[in-house]
Amino acid sequence: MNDNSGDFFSYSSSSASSAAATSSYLSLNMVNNNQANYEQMEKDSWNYQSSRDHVAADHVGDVVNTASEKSKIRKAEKKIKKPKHAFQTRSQVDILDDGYRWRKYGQKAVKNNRFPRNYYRCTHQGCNVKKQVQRLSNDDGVVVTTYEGVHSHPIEKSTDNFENILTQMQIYSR
DNA sequence: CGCTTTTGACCTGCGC
DNA sequence: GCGCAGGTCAAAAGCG
Repeated sequence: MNDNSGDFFSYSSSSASSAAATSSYLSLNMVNNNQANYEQMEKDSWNYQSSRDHVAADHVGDVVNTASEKSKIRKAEKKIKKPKHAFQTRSQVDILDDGYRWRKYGQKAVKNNRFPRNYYRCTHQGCNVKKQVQRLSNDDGVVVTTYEGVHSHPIEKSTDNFENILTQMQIYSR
């Protein structure tokens, strides 16, 4: 597990104690000073966020029943570029607990990949942040988690440390 | 009982 | 228009 702790994501943390993180699941938590770092990572996205809110505001109070209404909204939202951030994580498990609560809403087989991709949505009301989790087929020790959108609410859980996992992460920002 | 997960169907964009 | 691939929906099943 420590074999690559150095060359991944240079998260400037004081304690890179590692150790844990070999068990059945990894805990990834963004609190306190870590929160600041996370927001720094999300810096590029704030422009998008405001324009996205604008679109959403058009539909505040609307009762959306019909399929055509739904698709109209979906189309409008699709026009707006949403921030996407992919984390590549070296891990045997693909359930990375980042402190938010997610509900799985889909799973798809990906081409040229024997592993499926999983789709999750943030369960917080009004927060439609999505993420998708995918495992590399050529290197099944690597999990790619792609976040889409920015959480509009504080973190929900506060468990243990963020550093352990973050020191092993590599960021691809786009 | 109220969530979450599963899973096939459906929708949409894109290349041909 | 057709087929494919990626993304989402939603009913049913599962679980604490």
